[in-house]
Amino acid sequence: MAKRKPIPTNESRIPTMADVARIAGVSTSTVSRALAGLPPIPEETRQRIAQAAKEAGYAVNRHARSLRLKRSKVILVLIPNLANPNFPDLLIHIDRAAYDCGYDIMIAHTAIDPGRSDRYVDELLAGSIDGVLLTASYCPPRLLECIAAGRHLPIVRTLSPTPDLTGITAVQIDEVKAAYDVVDHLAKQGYKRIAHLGGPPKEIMAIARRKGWEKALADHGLSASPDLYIQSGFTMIEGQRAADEIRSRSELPDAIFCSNDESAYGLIAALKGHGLRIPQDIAVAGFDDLSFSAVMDPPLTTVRLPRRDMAERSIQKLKALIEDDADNDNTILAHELIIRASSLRS
Amino acid sequence: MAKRKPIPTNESRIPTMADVARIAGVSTSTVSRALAGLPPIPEETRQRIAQAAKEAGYAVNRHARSLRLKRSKVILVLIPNLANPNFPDLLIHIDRAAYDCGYDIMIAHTAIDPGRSDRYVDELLAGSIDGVLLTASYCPPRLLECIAAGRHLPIVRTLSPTPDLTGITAVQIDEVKAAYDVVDHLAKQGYKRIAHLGGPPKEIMAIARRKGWEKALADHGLSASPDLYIQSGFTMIEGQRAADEIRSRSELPDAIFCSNDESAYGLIAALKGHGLRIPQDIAVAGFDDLSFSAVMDPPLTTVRLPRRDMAERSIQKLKALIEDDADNDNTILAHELIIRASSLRS
DNA sequence: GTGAAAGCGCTAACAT
DNA sequence: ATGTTAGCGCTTTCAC
Repeated sequence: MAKRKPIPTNESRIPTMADVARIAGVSTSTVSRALAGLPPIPEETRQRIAQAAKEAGYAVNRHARSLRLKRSKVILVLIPNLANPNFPDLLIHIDRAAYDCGYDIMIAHTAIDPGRSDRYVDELLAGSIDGVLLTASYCPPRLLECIAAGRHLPIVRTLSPTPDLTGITAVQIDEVKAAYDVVDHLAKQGYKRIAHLGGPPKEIMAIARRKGWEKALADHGLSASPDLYIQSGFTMIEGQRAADEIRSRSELPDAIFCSNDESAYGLIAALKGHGLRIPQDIAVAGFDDLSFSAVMDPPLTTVRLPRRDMAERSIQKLKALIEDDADNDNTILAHELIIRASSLRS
Repeated sequence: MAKRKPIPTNESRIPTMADVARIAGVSTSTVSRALAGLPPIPEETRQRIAQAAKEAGYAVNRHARSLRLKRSKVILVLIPNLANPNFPDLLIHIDRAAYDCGYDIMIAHTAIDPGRSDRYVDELLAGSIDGVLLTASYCPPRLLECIAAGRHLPIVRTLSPTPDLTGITAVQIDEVKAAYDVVDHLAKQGYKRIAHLGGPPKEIMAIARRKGWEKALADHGLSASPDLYIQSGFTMIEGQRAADEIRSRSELPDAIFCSNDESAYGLIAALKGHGLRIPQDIAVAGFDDLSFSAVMDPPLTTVRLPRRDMAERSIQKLKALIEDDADNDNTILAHELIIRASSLRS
């Protein structure tokens, strides 16, 4: 025989629906329905219950609801690296779009410990979260297993280009084309020796951008000779380092297409440090259009990612996948070439 | 009489502990204990259960556990504005520190809709999350009510300076002193007309930094005449706008202390656009030490926030507040003045 | 229009 | 060393 406390009179208890029910003099089911705005409750009762809830300081417990509903209204966002402004800039819109659909977001930052992402896949598999939004090309191994096993999971990938992975809906831009556009612009400005600062060699994003560079050079009949490719990375530090390497070359390029804005920042800083003028001595272009690119000296030519669209479409797709199990084909969004002083022949 | 499904043979069900128990031929309590690594389970049984869990593709359901334990291991982080790199830069460390303590984080971005934060306070009040980390001086009204009502909640505030709010533990730097240090440095470089680009006038952070500026000027016997205070904001755009205003003044300042790095970026870009050289014509200093400040032209003198310490101490305090209900006094961390070319007399 | 009761998946007394 | 059982707070049939 369990001893039942007749009235739970603990002072600092968190109020539950039962408390509200007691105050309003109704049952918990009525409270639940009233608070959910379900039909067969007369306005008078609804009022009374709302009042009681307020009086009790009641708020619904997320876990009890999620357990019961088998749906949490939480989306997990996997972010490789918050230090790259691209991600927070995207996150702003993701957060907004998710909120507008009634979803909350949990974030998992994988920069330091990629293995960590596997733990979050479990959350999805256990039904603790409703869906996952990947913003990196990295895909947790455990997720790959599940997809390989034919399991259908609400996952959307955006920002980073997809490797040939079926089973994960993607929302992205045409990275190759975007890179092509930058180099095409440089070529049309009359630059002949257009170098490329390549990102991490195995990074799909970096590979795509390099491909665009090569393609544009070919189309303009320009050489993509090995000394025009400089291996670098996605950080300012690596951009700075690349500048030193370039300076050691016998012949300087007259333009450099950097695989992202951050490396362009580092490169430009270092080139200027060596007394070179941008764009008079060397033109530079980047990729991402971070907010600083507009105010730096000189303002940087770059590709603007449709971050807001990406975020909205991604969330919309994820929602559809969660709720209707639909909308699972890929989307390519338009990018925009932003031409600024760093690439203009004077 | 509830009809009990004898064996739940739905194909795509999410596996539960009961499934694992059935496979391993034990009860769910044994599974629970084994998976939690609790003592009285022999190694052999533990192995068998681990094997069964793997086979079933089992992962624990967060909501069921949280409901039962009345503890979610989730911390909510309130972030005013992700577009200000200060916040993602701090978030990196928050995320890391939380993860190391076994906490997950949910974020609530309040830039667009501040009222939204109230909804999240409910989560705390309902026991759906364990604690809240505020990274802004803005405090949700509902939270204020609760604190005023004497309710004790696990909340920590960091990054932004605290207004006179008792009941919320703070982890921060001495903003006034930090601003003082910057201006003191400028004065020691021999600058006489040291202007200040003020942030949003009602923002506590902006007020503190302005106070530091005034104090340092006074200590050096310099004037804080009204024409040396330029009302601006925390964004690049506002920094740019301020440059125009400065140019219209009859007498230019010889140094400008900006209330943050971002406005300094905008200011410098605009001043250079007007043909002024930094620091030869006007020295500039900022506040925050964003990563771009080191590579810009010229590199920017600024105050480095101890973001990592802030994050770690905040999480540590929050954890203590949640688990032991202790450690609720304020912490002041050391800042660091970073002197770079933008403020050096040549 | 409203209430009683079952049950979501888990953990922890309490039994054995 | 392991099983039985109650119950966390909620939603939702089903009955009235």
